[in-house]
Amino acid sequence: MNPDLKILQGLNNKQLESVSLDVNTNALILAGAGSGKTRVLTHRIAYLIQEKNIPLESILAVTFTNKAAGEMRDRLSLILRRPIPNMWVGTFHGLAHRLLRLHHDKANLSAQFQILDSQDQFRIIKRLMKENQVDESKYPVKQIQWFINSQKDEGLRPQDIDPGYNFFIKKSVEIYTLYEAHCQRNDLIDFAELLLRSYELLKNNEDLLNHFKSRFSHILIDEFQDTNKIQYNWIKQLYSGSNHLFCVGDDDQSIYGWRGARVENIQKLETDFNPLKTIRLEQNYRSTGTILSASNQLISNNTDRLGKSLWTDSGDGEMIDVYEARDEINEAEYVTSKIKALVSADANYSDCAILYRSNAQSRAFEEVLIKHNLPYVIYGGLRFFERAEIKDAMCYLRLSHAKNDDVAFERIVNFPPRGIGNSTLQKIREYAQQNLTSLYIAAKEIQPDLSTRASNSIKSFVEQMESIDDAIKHLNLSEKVAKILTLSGLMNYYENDKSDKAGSKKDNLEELIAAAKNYLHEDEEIDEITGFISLATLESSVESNHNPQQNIQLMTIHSAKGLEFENVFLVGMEEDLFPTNRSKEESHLLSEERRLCYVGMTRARKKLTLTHAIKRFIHGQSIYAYPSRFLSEIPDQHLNWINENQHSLQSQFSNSPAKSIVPESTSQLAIGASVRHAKFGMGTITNFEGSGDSQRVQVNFQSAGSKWLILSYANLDFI
DNA sequence: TCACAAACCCTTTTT
DNA sequence: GGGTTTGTGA
Repeated sequence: MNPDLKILQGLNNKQLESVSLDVNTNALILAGAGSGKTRVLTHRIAYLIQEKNIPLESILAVTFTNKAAGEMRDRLSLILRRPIPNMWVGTFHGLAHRLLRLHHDKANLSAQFQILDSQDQFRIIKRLMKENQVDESKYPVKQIQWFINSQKDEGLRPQDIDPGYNFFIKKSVEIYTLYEAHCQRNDLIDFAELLLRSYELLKNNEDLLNHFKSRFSHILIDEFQDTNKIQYNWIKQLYSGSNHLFCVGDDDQSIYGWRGARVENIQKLETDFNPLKTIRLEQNYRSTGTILSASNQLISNNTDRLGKSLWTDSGDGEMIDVYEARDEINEAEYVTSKIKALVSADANYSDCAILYRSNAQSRAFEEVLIKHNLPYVIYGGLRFFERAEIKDAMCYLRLSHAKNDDVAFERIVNFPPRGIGNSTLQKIREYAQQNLTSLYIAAKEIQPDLSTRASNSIKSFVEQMESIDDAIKHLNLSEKVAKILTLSGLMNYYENDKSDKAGSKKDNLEELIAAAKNYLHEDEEIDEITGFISLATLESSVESNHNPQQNIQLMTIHSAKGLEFENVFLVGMEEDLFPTNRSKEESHLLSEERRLCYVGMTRARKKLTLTHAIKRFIHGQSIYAYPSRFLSEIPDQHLNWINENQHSLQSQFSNSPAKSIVPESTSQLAIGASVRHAKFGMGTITNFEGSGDSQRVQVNFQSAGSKWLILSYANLDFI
């Protein structure tokens, strides 16, 4: 080890040890929040290349987000002082995609295969269910979609699943089978399929697998705690025993278990990649001692951790403020007033973040911030390429590029509206199915046989597409997009769209032209348009570089992961909201909520404020709630309870109209009691909770399954 | 076929 | 409460 090396400068002991580990080691770096994990990962790669002469092509680096992959690329080419266009750095999905494009024939796909995003996937499943007379009220499309995706995440095909006597699973597997056949017929790949298909590709092609096994001498993975089963197997498959693995992760920051991420994968490393060197990065460069100590205490309530304790040498800093609000408006008023004070004491708006458990909580903050005329930006919601107007435009591009793109055809054949309704579309679908052709060709061929009105509409649609093809033939990508926007009538449609008062949809369309202009086509394996279309699906957000960052930041805790702010307001610290009511029964869900709280707290550099409301409006109902258990898990010595003297609980309740908290019907509420519901029929009460207007019961209905109902709305007959 | 009203849902969401 | 989807009547 030579600490004089430039790459190793400025690293602490543990970081240094990690970066300069022997080339022939498998390693797990347990990197706590704010301990410099990205730094370690990029410097490790640079170290391998520059100091150990590992060729660029021999390195595979995997991240979860495009943002992380992009940052790693940028940092690497900066350290190495050269561009790294063909290096295998990317997301699991991005790399799987690359693999499939390179070897599409062996993966049983055409060169033009399309990627489905979750909206496209939803529509297809819904249509398949309708065509096969599956009752949507019994089998919600969302749940079927979730089922299919989680099976794929587990690496399971329909034939691998044993439904037993479970009707729901049985039906789900049937739909999975139909869906799989549909996708295969139409050359479609969803997100989960990218991973599963590329896994199978390697599994079934030994030569190919061996090639990559010996090619990638070093495999590096970021955020390892977020890997799911198929991702883990994907990595394991590429491991030959003579190549080397370098994983960075933090079991305490695993917050995507609900999407199939498995923390246990970190523990499994030890057996599957033996011998494994584990290094803990525990020195934190972000937060104050108080914030770290409070976070450490909170997370220590979780069992089954690998164990880690963050420390800092930068002093204790301020206490953590805890504010008890009357309701969500009062909560927002408090946070707003604090931000105002911070800003007048020289903070920037962008140094302040409001973090919440669920998106719905942003509303009250938005209202109050607008009232006080403070600048803010809300993250989350639909991302750029998921917006309806952008998808419309992309589908014109897709259909123009490939006439057999049925997903694109379905979306735009009658948008902007041109008189092609469901009945006409159904005829086109049937014709296409019988003649094994695409919808576009079917529409063209069937057109003379339709009613005059429908016939004319189809004719003008086909003519429109042909004129688009003609007009854009010799244009570059962004000119193509611009031309499509006008010729399709989309631009005109959104210009006159009265529901879009701010004109943001039109702005977004113009932004799309800019995105096309900025698109850098690097991959020589595919053409430019295919590359752009894939990017739009795989990378659904777009860099908004012209955003003057002088805004208060509002987002969910999930989306705050990986970020940091000077001042963090962690709001809505209430039982049933955070932790959510659904997590309370199962300890592994509760642990994940606690980790989420830990992630939220450790986002703060200097000042952390926690707030909770006594009463809150949720789904049109006033709900009373106790302070979150997480507040009581933080030692009191770190907490500064702002208003325990100002608003006592008594004064709150004496002000509000004396609402009976105990409903009259409580006596009938007993687990096991039989009830009848107007729609769901007969059922048995299996659980109940809450009080007053918000009291809810869980009923297991004989035909409709188990449901949570709000008692005051459900109109149950007790029998 | 379309436009509007009623009905429905409702944690988190890297790809 | 609010955003989206479904159903109905012109």
